[in-house]
Amino acid sequence: MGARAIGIYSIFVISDNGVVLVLQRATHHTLRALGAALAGLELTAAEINALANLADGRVRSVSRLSAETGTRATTLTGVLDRLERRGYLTRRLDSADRRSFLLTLTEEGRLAAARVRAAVTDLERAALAGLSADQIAGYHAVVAALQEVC
Amino acid sequence: MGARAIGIYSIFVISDNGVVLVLQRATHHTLRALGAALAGLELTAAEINALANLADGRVRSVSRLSAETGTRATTLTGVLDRLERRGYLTRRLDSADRRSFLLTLTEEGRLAAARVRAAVTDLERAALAGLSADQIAGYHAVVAALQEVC
DNA sequence: TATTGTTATACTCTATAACTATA
DNA sequence: TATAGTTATAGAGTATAACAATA
Repeated sequence: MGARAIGIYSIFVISDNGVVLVLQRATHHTLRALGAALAGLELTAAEINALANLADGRVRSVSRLSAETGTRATTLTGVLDRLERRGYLTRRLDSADRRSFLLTLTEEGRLAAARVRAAVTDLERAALAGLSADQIAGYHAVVAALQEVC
Repeated sequence: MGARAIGIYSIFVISDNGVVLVLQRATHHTLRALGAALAGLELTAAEINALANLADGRVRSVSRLSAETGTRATTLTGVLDRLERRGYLTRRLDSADRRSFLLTLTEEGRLAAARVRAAVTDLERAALAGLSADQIAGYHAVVAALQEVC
């Protein structure tokens, strides 16, 4: 946020660095940090993202996970293939809608997901330590607003 | 942010959905929205990100752009190759440090970058319309904090 | 007819390491 | 010795379109 003098005019700009550009940058950095923190698990960014969302233990369809992660279903197919091959999750037909698969973490998958979750919350705790609840609420409001117009 | 009752205990969680997970999701969505808005230019996400940062017209080194976009230098090489082949930018040796290249947009590159910038600010304007300066400041504080610990 | 999820294809992104040239 | 940037390689992410099964 800021006002900048240009000649005799003063124009108001949304942000000196835009909310979108810093979003991309922060995403790149956090993905790399999480990958490093979880180096022992040999997970890619998309796998970490999927596991972090699955970590709550709730059973979901692929399309649901797709919406939560922001990853396309075509991409998720490959990600889920790898997680399934690794024994981290199972796909079983949803008897209520037999076009759909229900994703369930295995015991081993729950352990891995818990470690992912821990790494994520560690990072969040460290980052947000000095910030106020209002600032964090503002963050969520902006991100939600970006989501809505996309 | 929220408190959740688990049995007789009430635990405080940093966020119901974590700042990191929503960051990933929002990034996926904005990248897709920008790609669609700029469909005529046939640009990939990394190319859009690079052009959006170069749009201010400042001359930069590859490492500088790498820091700004959050993209690795090895990835940027390919991105810059394509932008250069397209006639959007030039690489020339920095006479002050002859290991380094200075990236400069061509006239055509400036036009493309301006369109990228416009798409980004359009999206930001639409998203941030109903939000307060404090909320946006909170967003920037959180993103900056994430950056610092990564 | 529309939706869920997979497959196929082609291209881009990413990590890692090795390399050249310069500092 | 360290740094800037490129190259090489292999694997992962992405868009698009086509497809089967189901709704």
